[in-house]
Amino acid sequence: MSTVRGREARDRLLRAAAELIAEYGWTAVTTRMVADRAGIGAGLVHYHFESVAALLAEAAITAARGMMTELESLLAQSDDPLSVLLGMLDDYSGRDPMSLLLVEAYLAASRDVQLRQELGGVVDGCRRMLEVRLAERGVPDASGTAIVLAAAVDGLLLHRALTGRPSGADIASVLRQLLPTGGRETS
Amino acid sequence: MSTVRGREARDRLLRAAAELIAEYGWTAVTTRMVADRAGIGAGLVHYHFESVAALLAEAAITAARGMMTELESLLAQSDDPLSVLLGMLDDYSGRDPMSLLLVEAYLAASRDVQLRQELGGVVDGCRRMLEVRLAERGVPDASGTAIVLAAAVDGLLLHRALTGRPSGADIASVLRQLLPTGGRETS
DNA sequence: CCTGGTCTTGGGCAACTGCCCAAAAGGACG
DNA sequence: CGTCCTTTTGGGCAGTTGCCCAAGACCAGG
Repeated sequence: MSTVRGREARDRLLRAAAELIAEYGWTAVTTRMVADRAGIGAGLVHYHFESVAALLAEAAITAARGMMTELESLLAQSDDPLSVLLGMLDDYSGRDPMSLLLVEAYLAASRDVQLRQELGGVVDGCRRMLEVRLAERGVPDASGTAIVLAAAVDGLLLHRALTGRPSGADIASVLRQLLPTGGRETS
Repeated sequence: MSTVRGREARDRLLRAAAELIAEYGWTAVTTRMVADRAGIGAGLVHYHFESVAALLAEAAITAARGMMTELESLLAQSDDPLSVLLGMLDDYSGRDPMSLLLVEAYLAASRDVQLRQELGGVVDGCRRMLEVRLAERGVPDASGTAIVLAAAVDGLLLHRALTGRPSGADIASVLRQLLPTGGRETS
């Protein structure tokens, strides 16, 4: 029932899985690949995880929850939710490991009910955090606006991965129209 | 150099590949899978296509160009580009074969330069068509607005695949704010 | 009929797959 | 020291992979 020794190997497997999903694609990640990247014997994967699918799912949902936590903390530090989103947009190119991992997870979720529910919960959580901040600023349809903004971030990342455009600055003024209150208010 | 006989088998392979990418994921589609679905001997795949990757890429880019053509024709029939996009949104659930195929292709493009260029061209084409229609209606930043709207459609589909929400009607009023000219003008 | 091209088949190959399992290593306790 | 439990290893299994290739089917023009 000890934890210290095995815990480290388990964590290394999760990190390796996250990297490899982004590099080669969800269904292309294999037992030996992950073990190799983690610097660990191949048999160990099935000691720590029920199956490769379970390992991938845990790696993905962990990353997704981490992103939600980061969004939460950034939203708490700023009074302008839109500039927070635009800032996050500029932190990711759409072809970085985190973006690719999340989109791979979205797709895998279409074939795995449990993963879909857990990722759906994360998306819903992000929407709700955004909705609260928007409502504070007097945005009329805070719920609908939060849904659109959350989706726009993911969609823009997806398209930027293909075309290289746009940067956050390119579309700031367009998205600003969704917050009828106008620019940031220094109450 | 005859075409009629082999052309039919080639087309069946492309259709089968498109189906299977959506069902099992890009990297999970195998030679024998495609041949089976197409009702064809396994060896034929490598007679008609240089590799499995080439078959998948051609199937994906064909589907993407088809979507662009459909968008073009719908935009030509309406004077309200936004309602065209909302209508297309309601035609796809995010978990239908076409949506999944396109997102799989987006991801595969991050690992294949040529596919990325071709898909990037399609996205750019959609943006431009949208931009023209928006400019006609007097939208100030037609280019930026087109970029945001195109990305929002894909992002909303992605999120709806996970959460079931929203429908086009739920967010129509939010997106309408991006067209400052207001509702449709019956000039 | 035959000839020559375009198609199509099914089997073969080395490499790889997920998962299993006997064996052993590690380390805390007595 | 031995004991017990967790962790780790590497090899083994049956099944699958992409691609190749000899062989034959199909179908024109002669």
